[in-house]
Amino acid sequence: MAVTIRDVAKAAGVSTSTVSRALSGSELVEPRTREAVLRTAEQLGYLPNRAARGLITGRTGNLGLIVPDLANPFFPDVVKGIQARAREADYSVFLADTDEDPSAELGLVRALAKQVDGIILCSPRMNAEDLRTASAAAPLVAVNRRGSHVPAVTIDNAGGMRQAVAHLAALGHHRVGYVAGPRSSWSNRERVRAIRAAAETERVELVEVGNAPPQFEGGVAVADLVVAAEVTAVIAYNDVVALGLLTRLAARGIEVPRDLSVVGIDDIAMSGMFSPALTTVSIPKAQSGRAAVELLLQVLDNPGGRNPSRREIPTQLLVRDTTAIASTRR
Amino acid sequence: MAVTIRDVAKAAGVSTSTVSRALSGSELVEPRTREAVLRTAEQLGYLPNRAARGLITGRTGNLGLIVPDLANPFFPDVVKGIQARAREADYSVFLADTDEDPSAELGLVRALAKQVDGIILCSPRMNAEDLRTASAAAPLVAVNRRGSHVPAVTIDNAGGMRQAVAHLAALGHHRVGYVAGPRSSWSNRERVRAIRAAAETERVELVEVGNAPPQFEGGVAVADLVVAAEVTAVIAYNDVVALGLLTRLAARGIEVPRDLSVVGIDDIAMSGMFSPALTTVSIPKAQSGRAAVELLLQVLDNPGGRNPSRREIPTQLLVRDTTAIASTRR
DNA sequence: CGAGGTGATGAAAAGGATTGCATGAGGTCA
DNA sequence: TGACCTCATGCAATCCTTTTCATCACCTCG
Repeated sequence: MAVTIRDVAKAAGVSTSTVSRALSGSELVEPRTREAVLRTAEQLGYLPNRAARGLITGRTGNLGLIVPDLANPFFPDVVKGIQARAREADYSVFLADTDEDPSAELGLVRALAKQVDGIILCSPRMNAEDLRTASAAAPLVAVNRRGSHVPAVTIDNAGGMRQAVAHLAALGHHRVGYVAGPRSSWSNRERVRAIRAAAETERVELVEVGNAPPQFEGGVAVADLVVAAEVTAVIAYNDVVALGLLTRLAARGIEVPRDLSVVGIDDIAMSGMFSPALTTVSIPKAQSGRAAVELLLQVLDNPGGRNPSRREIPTQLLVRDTTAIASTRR
Repeated sequence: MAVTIRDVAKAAGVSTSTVSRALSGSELVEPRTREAVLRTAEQLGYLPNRAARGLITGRTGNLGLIVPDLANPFFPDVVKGIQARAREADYSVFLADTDEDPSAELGLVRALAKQVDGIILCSPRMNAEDLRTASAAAPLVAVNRRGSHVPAVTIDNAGGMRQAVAHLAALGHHRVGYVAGPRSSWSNRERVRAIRAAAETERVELVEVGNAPPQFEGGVAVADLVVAAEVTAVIAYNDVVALGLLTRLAARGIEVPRDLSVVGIDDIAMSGMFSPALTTVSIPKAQSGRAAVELLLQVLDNPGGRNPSRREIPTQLLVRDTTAIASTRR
């Protein structure tokens, strides 16, 4: 079978304790001995058995990652950031996808809890109580969501919305729409709040339009409502919705940005590929992912510590081709 | 701490052996006892310790999954299929992304090998020898790649290419281009071969254009070569490349499909969202993922069995708006 | 020179689940 | 009624690593 620590010990002429210590970099082993052990381990191709280690240390070396929908291009980038940072810290990542089903989230947390040292919950839709329950089941960091005692990585929604609304106001838009996302989404609630505040500051009239499922089809479906709302500009819950919107608008012969300005949120890769290229509030996705891992590692290293730390990632308006001077036609 | 099998045994008034047997569904336990044990376990909220189980069984209950680039919308769908099927079989999935770096693949396989029961390698770019090495390190199934002794899930490239070329030929195209993907890609080599064969059958002249990185930018970059090749239709290595192509063609004022027909491969979600909607060879991505897991489970259940089984998933041409009658202008 | 200290090492327990083997009760058949 | 068999159950070993505690040698200082 596989080579164990005992094989190494025998080959090196020491005890398993010494091998273990040498391998884990303990100070309590003579340099010469350590080196001999390491050399032997190398020669024999020794690889520690994670199960055995986990059994005694109670740590798995694994992290859990739960996302609502991997098919939404926003998440793969976040996942990549998480992956990369986790690998640096020598953790492996379990990935699970809830298929946009909030009721699946808690179950997945429970299922994962025993197999990981900590969990990263991306854009969770579960209610506050479930979130508390979840964070009791395992060390946990939320991304794009705040909870009372849950460490969280969020983005600067307020700043992003302020930039977006100011941009539109500066272009002469007085009546702006917001295509809302799912009601259960914390990000959506944040964005609504931020947009309202920004609209007030900028003296822009705000019209909230529908609740779109955060998918392309949601944008398609809500487009006619946007038109009916008689706004000259619209901000969408996210880029995917904005692209759906764009598609339906084009089909109805409404030209963007001449007749209507559109702003997305996320800056997914394909938003720049569409024509016209989407003006959007850019989120550093990989950075969010890395930050989440860092927060989680911090929590793991300091288990008792009652520090629901938070990290907020800045956002940046990216002006591209879907926003222009307000048309006077309407 | 956590409730163990001993707690359950004590509470149910039986031995740990009986609990273990009851839980694992062994026949050697009286129905009444089994039920009592199950009820007790349920009440106590018992969850088996995977590390302990793994230590003795040698199994981890985990699968490894390696993809070249999660940001390519093709892969999330495959991953979702794999996820779903793995969960049904009570396996968890480790995800790793190589960032399109073939030299990282083998290292990841090695790193993962000790922590999983088997590995699924999506569209591996590693050479044949490394693939053999990899498959020696752990039970392994390849997706979109064949190797001499490696179980594999592939798609019917030949059938898809035949449909695509026949479709173009029927529209009167006599000179068709193929935008090649990475040379190291098995899929690309397969597609080249299949297209050549189909072109011969359909009496269509085939022009192979460039080698594009399998990304949007690759399509953008190769567009001018396509124009210079003076073809009336072009098939791209995949949808992402096709969309890049489309974007650059539009920028150059070349109208699709009037001036040039374009066919993609993959049927990623956004290919239908672009305008014009992309004609493409559809691949059942989730189904490929599920099939890969099934093949892997089969290998795991039958360790000695020298059966490098294979599964081929059918493909289907999806005619949308980027193909039309060949223009006579050229 | 002896007591106490230091530092390297080894022995052994612990961690939780599985499983081969032993046990004992109950049943069957002669 | 006794020998034998079957079947449910329990006992105990095992998987591999970490870690506590004990040990032993050697050094230092009084």
